[in-house]
Amino acid sequence: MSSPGSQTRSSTAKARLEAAKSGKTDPVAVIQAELDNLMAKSSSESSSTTSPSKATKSGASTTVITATSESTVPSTTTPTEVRVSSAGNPTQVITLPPGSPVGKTIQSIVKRSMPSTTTSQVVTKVIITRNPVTKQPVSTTAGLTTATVTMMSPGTAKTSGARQLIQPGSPIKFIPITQPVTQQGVVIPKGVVITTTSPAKQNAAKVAIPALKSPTKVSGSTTPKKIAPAPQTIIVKSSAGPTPQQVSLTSVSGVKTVAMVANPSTNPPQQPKTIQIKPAVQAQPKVSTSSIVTTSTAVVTPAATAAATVTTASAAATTVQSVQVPGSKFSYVRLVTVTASSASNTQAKPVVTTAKPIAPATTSSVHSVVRTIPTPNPVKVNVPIAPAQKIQANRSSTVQPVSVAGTSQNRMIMPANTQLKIINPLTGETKFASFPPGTTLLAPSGNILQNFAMVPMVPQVMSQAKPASTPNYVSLAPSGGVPQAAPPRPRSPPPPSRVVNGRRSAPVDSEHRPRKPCNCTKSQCLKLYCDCFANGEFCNSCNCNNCYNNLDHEDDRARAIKACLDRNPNAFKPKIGKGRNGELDRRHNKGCNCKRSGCLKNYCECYEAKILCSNNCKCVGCKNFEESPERKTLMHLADAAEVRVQQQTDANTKLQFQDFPSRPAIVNDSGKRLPFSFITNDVAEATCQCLLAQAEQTEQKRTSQAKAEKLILEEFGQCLRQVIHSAGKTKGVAS
DNA sequence: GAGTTTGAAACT
DNA sequence: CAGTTTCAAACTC
Repeated sequence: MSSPGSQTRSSTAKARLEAAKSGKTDPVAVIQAELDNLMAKSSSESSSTTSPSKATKSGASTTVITATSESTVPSTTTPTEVRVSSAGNPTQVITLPPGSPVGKTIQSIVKRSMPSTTTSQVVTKVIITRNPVTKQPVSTTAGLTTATVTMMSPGTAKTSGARQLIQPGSPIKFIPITQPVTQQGVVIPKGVVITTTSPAKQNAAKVAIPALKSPTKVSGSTTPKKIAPAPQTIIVKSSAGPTPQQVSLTSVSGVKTVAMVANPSTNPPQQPKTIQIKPAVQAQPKVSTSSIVTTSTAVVTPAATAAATVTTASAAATTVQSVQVPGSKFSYVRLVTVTASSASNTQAKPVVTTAKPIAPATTSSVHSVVRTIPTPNPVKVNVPIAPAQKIQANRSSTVQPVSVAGTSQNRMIMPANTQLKIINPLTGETKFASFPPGTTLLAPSGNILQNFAMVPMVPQVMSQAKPASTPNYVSLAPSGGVPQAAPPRPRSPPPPSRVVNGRRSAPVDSEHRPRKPCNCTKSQCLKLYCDCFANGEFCNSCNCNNCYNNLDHEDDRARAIKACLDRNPNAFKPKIGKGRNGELDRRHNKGCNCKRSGCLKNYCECYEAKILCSNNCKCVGCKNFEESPERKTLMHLADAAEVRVQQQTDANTKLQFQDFPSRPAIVNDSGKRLPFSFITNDVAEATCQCLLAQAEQTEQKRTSQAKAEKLILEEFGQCLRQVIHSAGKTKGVAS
C-alpha cells in the first residue's frame, strides 16, 4: 500500500545514488609511497608546519558541493553565490536564491557543459562562497557547510553485479541507515573537506582465455585476508576551526563510502531552515521544485554510487593531506597535528561504542535530499567513491580549505576486524587496539583522538605508521571484510591480470576480489615469493609463519623492499603490460619460462593472467597461443563449466526465494489476517515518507510548529485510515 | 590434508 | 648471464 502521492512526495525525501566499483591495485605505488614515507621521516616536522598554511581561510565560510543529486544547499535563507566548476570547463558563478535545489541546478549546468558521450570522469565542484547581497559567508551556523558530491560521467556503468557508476539523471538509490554493512572508517579529527575523484572506467581485460579455475576456488569466499586496494582518489584537506567532525569510509559491495559526521553538540540548536535557491543568473536553468530541510537526518547516499556528498562542520587542529602516488590505486591520508593546543591532549584514550551501521544500497525509489542538521543530532553524510583511474603525482591536495561550523566529537567507525596502531606523534606513544566491525571510537571532548594517527592494520596499508613527529598515513583501502566472489562472467572480458609480481598471484578481478592469504613459512613474507609482499600489502589474517610483513617489523620490511628494488627496479611493477594495441593486447612484460606445463596451467603467469604467451616468453612446448587446439578445448570446457555454475546459481537463488517466503501472514483462529499484519515494512516506509513529505510541505509553507505538528499527525491518521481501508477491502484471509 | 609438481625468485 | 637453489602456489591423489 502506498498513500496517494506518496511516491511523488517521497521522491524528494531521500538520496539515491549509485556507486562505482573499485579499481586495481598497484603495488608499485604502494611501495613507492612507503619509501617516500620513510624518506619523509626526516622532513616530517616541516610537513607539520606547512600544513596549516593549506588550511587557511579560517572562519571563512565556503561550501564545496560536487554533486548530481537533488540536494539542497546547506541551511540558509539567503541567496547564495555559487561557483560551479567541472573538468574541462570554465568555472561559472551563479547566484542561487533561497530554496533552490542546488543539485538540480548544478546538474543542469554540468549537463550542458559535459559531452554526453564522454567516458571520462567528470568532477563537478560547486563552491558556495558567500551571500552575494550581504557579501557574507553562507550559513556557517547551519552546522553543515560543506557538501561534496562527485558526478560521474555517463557511459561508465558496468554490467556485473553492483558495479555501476552513476549516470546523470539516473535514479538514485537510498540506503537506510539502520541496516548493517561492512564499514571501514577513518576519523578525521578536525574539520576537513573531502573531495573525491573517480576514474573513468577501466577497460576490462580482453583476453582470450577463460577462467578455468573451479568456481569453488574463487578466493572470495575464503579469504578475509586480502582487502582490496583503495580504488579511489581521495583528497582530504583540513580546515581551520574549533570543532571536530567525523569522516568515515564505508565500503559497501566494494564501493567506498565516506561519511563525515559533524557533531553539532557545540552548536546552539537551531531551527531547521528552509533553503530556497533559485537560479539568479539568466543563463541558469529554472528549477521549480525546492527541497526543504526538515529533519536532522543526514544525507544518506548509497554505497553503489558515484556521487559523493561530504559535509563538514568544523575547523581543524589537524591537517589532513592526501598522498597519492603515480599509478597507484591507493589513497593515503596524511594526518598532521598542527595546533599547539593539541599538544596538551595526549594520552587520551578513545571511548569505544557501537556504531550504527550504514546500510547498503537498496532499490528503493525514494529520491535523495541533502538535509542539513541544525539540531544537535549528528550530520552524517556518505561519500561513495568511484574507482580510481590514474592517480596523479601530486602528493598534496589542491582543494581549497573550508571552514566549517564546529562540533566537538570525533568518531572513527571501524571497518571489519580492524586493528589499529595508534600513534601519538607528539610523544611517540604507540598503542595497538583491535575493534570489532562497526565500532565507533568517540572522542567526546573533540580532541582525544586528534593527537593520534590511526593506522588500520589491513592489507594495502604500507608503512603508514610512522614514529613520533612523522606524518602518518592512513590507507583508505576499502574494506575487504566481506570478500565477494566475482560473478560468473562470460569468457570476455576476463579480469585484468593480477600478476603483479609474484608468482601465481591470483588474477584477481580487480574490482574487489580479495587475494588469498599467503602461507609463507621461510621467507618471513619479505620476499617476492610472498604474494602479500609482492603486492605491496601487509599480511593480514594470513597463514604465514614468522611473518615480518607487518607494522611490527617496519624496518625489516623497508629493507626488504629496498633489496628487492635493488635487484630489480621493476620488482613491484605490474607484470602485465599493454601491447601495441593497448588493452586489447595485454602481454606479460617479462614473459614466462614454463617448461612442463605447456603454459596451460596456472603455473604459467601468462595463462594465469588469462593472456596469450608472447614473444617475450621463453616457454617450452607452449600451447597458450591463439590457434592452439588444447587451449581452445580448455576454453570450451571452461565456458561449459561457467554455464553450469551460472545455472546452478540461478537455481539456488530461485530456491532460496521459494524456501523463504517474504513474511507469513499473521492470522487469527479463523484464518483471517489481523489488522496489524497489514503493516508491513513497505507500508511503514511509505507512511514515513508521507510524514516526511508532509513535514517538508509545512517547512516549505513556513507554517508554525504547532500547525506543522497537527498536519503531520493528520497525515499519519490518513495513512492509518488507508491501511485499515486496504485491510478491509482484502478481507485478508491468510495466504 | 599430504605429497608432488611447477616455475619465479633468489642466490652463486 | 647461466646454472642452481629456494620458495610457495598449483596441482594431484
